[in-house]
Amino acid sequence: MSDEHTAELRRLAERCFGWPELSDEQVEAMEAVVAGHDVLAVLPTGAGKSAIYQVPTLMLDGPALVVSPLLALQHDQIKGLVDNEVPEAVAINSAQRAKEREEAWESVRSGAAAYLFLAPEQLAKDEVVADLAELGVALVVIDEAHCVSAWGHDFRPDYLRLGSVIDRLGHPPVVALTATAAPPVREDLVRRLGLREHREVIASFDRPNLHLAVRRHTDDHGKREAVLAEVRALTEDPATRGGLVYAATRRDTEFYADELTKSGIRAAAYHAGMNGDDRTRVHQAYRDGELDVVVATSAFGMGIDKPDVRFVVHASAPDSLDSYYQQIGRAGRDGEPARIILFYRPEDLSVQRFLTAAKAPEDTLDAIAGALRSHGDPVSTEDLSDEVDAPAARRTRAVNLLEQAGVVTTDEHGELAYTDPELPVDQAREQALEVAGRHQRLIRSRVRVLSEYADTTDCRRRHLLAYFGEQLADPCGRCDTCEAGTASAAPADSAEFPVGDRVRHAEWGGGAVLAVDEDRLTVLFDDVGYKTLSRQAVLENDLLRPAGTFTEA
DNA sequence: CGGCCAGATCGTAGGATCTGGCCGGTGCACTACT
Repeated sequence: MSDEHTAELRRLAERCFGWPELSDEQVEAMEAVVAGHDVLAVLPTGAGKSAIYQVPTLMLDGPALVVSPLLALQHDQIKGLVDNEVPEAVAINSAQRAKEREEAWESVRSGAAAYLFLAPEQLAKDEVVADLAELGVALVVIDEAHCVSAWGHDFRPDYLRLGSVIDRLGHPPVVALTATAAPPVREDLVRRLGLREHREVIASFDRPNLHLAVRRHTDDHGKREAVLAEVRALTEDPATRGGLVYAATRRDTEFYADELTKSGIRAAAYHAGMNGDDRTRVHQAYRDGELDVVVATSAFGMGIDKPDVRFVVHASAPDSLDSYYQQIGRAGRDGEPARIILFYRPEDLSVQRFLTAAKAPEDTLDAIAGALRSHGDPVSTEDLSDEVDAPAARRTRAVNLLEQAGVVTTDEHGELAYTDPELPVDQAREQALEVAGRHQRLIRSRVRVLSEYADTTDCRRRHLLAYFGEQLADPCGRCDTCEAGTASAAPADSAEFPVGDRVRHAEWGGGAVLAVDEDRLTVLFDDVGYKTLSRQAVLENDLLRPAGTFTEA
């Protein structure tokens, strides 16, 4: 990589942003961007991820398009940019008046603004994509890129259409940024976004200052009392004064917040059912140290960069280790010790199973497939929306499933077409449902992986890091299992099935080895999701073969 | 699936227990109405 570029990046970082030092990871990612590569950067929050696109943009010939999931997050980023000696930053979204929106476009066109923030839903509009293509976007940034994988498959399906949008913009360099992405999620991001010969900059997931623990419970009432007692004790101790409590339901956030308030703790609930003003108030009060504890659903988190969160307590289990890591990562950003406690009750997983059970949009699949098949010629998504009566997200989700099933394609103009006129609509629907079913099994298997984290007697940190593709040789000594003395010494290496290798199981089909424990193998199967197998059983019964050599009986 | 709540039942009077129905997370954008 050119030293000239590196020197220029450092000079711009200092002069325009006042950053005298850049980390090796930042420099590596920035250099790749300037050299025109696609980049996936997985760096902990606080590592200066935004700098990775903010600085190189100044060296490029055109604006950066920043795709960001929350309007509040966009607002914060824009506010952070105005104080610096850099071009303007603007956003375009539905909360603006027409005049404001036109002014934003104008400042990007004139070159006054170099950063344009959008939510993925804006890019569902052909007009917006056409305007951007005309502008000549020099860099596409996908901020909080794990949302592509976490939300794109159902909740916010426009995330899965970003790959097509990037193509229609002429595929300028793409930077995907996130703090949390296990290896299979990284693969999903790369595939969905269509990154080309990309560079990956992956920092360690280990956060040594976080002390990990799990408390097991069998009865609901006992667990609630234990959560309250724990949070009271943490809050009384000056060393662990303030923190977050995550609960599974809105009702639970209010229950815990009320009980803690009755104990004289400065606590408040936070969830998406509250009105905007109340949410802002809680957020600001917590940031300013006027609250010690926020009890929240998963709505609270992105954009919280309070450095001194001293504990994260989960009153109920979340839906996956991906979500769990994301949420506990909000503790101890200042590097000082913080306590991480999961209150685990197997029955609590039933809530997560319910919440993650997204029903496939069967009738919409029929409607979309039928409309596209009868057209024959490619159709714009906007024309299609006039013909199919369903909410936008449901339509988009159906299009995505049909596309993943290979029965619908998107062309270079963003228009959709039915690939095989001979294929009956009900078969197209069945193939799309098969794709949805496979994804559903993956999501379900992630809930199970979380219970394995709760059940393990091996080093808790080693178990967690293995999920994120990192091998920890020795027990960490800073988790409950290490302290209880049940964590084993270094895991034996699996010479038979190295991590990353493709394998085949007679019943479950093909998959990839993700982690090797002392006595267990974790494999992510293409069709059935995550499975954990006893190493002994695998060896004795010849359950896994290297991929390709197994012949179905 | 499991927790909660309202209403019913029990069987003799103030509350205990059962039953059926309902609800449960994340945000954008857009529309209709003040």
